[in-house]
Parts: sequence; structure tokens; C-alpha cells
Amino acid sequence: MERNTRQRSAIRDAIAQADRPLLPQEVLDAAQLAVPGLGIATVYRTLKLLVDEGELQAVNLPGENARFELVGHQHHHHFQCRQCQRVFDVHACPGDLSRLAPHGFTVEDHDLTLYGRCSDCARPTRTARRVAAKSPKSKRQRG
Amino acid sequence: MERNTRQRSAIRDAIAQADRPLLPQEVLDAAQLAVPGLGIATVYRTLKLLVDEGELQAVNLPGENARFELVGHQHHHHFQCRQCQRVFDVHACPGDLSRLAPHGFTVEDHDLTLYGRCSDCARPTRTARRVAAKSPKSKRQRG
DNA sequence: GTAGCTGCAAATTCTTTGCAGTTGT
DNA sequence: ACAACTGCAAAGAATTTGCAGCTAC
Repeated sequence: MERNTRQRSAIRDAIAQADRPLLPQEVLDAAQLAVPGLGIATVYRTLKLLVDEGELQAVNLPGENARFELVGHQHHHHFQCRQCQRVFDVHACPGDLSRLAPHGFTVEDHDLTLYGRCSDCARPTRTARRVAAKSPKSKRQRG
Repeated sequence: MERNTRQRSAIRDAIAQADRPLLPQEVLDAAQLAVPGLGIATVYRTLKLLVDEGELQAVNLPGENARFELVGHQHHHHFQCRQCQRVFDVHACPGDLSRLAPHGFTVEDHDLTLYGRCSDCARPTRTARRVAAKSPKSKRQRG
């Protein structure tokens, strides 16, 4: 049976209180405020467990490490700001995309990621653009 | 100035002759047929170089390692078969998706991946479903 | 001849796993 | 009690990098 430990609560809380999907390292940083000794291995183990239970879902953006968020809303997509690199939920969906697939292919699902500027970074020239730097930079493609 | 080596030609050819985006390891396997001593480091270095030159583009699917293909066609998307795991190009596009973004957000681009069954694997009950297994299985999420 | 390229191996980064000790229930 | 959980460190996998030798041009 699943236990209720300080570590697990801290990890749950960190994700529940975030307004966007978090990287495992971000989860660790946040959860360590409550449980200083928390290790990254526990974070990974707990994330996997909570995903398997259906409490969390992984958000995999191209060229980025997996992020995690509460399931809450069913089908939705994501938006990544090209300036601050943060990822936001998009609760809209283009709908049925079966027509896009080649003949003979069956479409069961889809993933969509929008790229651009978030409202904080979109401001033209007025306010100095703040670079949030909440998410560590990635190292792979699409940089 | 860029040189024309056996290794580089083999890597170019491997990708040019593939009918789908290839993983670095798949590029290595294919290119080693022409240049047996080829090392994986050279493949990575060459892929990065060719991407920077605009000759190749990286195809990043959620939870999968990056694949590489010729640029050729501009904007297109991808389809991954949930049975054989192979990835195919989709030359259709849903078009402008700005409307999906939250207020204040600016959409500059998008990535779309369709999931389902490819024409080989879609067959209902008739032909036995062949599991291609051309692409090594990944280990991360969405498995 | 020399700068670019290559293979090898070591280094990095992200994630998983083995193990012994800790802790919910 | 006892299995689940945890931290640590080692193991793995994917990718990058240092370096000395090779090779196009």
C-alpha cells in the first residue's frame, strides 16, 4: 500500500503549487524547502509512481527534459516561451486532425506545442524584457 | 573550409536514402556499411554540423531521442506509429494556431505530432501485424 | 603543410537502480 | 513487524569533448 511520507507530500505540494510543468530538478529545489535532505532519486521515483497512478502527467517538449504537472484537465497542449523558456498549459485544441495523416494511417491522438512569446516577454519595446530564468537552459536541439 | 570525407559522405548518404528520420545510432549503423571504422562521435559531430548548415533538421519527438532528416520540405509535422514506433513525415499542417494561445501570448511557430497506426500496422485483424522494430525502443516517458 | 576531421576514451548530463538503513501503518 | 520508502552512490544511456594522429585540399 502507498505510504504518506514527508518527502512525497513535499513533492506533491511542489507540483500542485506550481503554475506550470516542472522539471525534476525544479521539483527537487522546491520540495527541498520543506524537506532539506530530499534526494533527486526520490524525486524521480516519486514522479514515476505518481504518473503511473495517474495523478501526474509527463510533459515532453521536443529537445527538452520531461516536465511534470497535475493531471487535472484532460486533453490540453503546451506553449513554450522562446525568451524565458518557461512552459505553459494551453487549454485549447485544434480538434480532430485525422485529415492530416497519410492514407491508410489511423490517428488516435496528437501532441501540439506552440512556440512564441509569453505575455511577460511579448511586450514590444516598453518594459524591459525580464528573463525569468526559472527553468535551467537545455542543451539539446532547438536552442 | 568544409571538407568532403568518406565519413561525411556516408553519413549524408545514410540519411538521404532513408525514408524517415533516423536516430544517431541508426545513422551510424547505416553509414558503417560504407565506412566500417566510423565512430559514433563523428556521427554526432557531423549531424550537428549539418543541422547548423541547414542541410539537416532535427526531429524531436516527445520522450524520444532526436532523429535527423534532410531539410527538403519546409514546414511539416510527424506521425509516430504506436505499434512499430517508426516516425513518418506528415506534409499537411493545421495552419494558423494563434487562436489557441492565451491572451497576450504571441505564437511564432508550432510542432505537431500525430500518434496512431501506420498503414502497415493499421490492418484490423487480417494480416498479422508485423512489428518492424527498425527503431530501437526508447526508455523515457510515453512508452 | 596545415587546418579540419576522425576515432578513442573520458567527461557530462539526465535518469535509473542496488543496497542498507529508516519509517509509516 | 515488515514492507514501503529514502538517501547515497554506482550504474546506465545519450551526447559531448579533449587529444593525438590522419587526410583532404
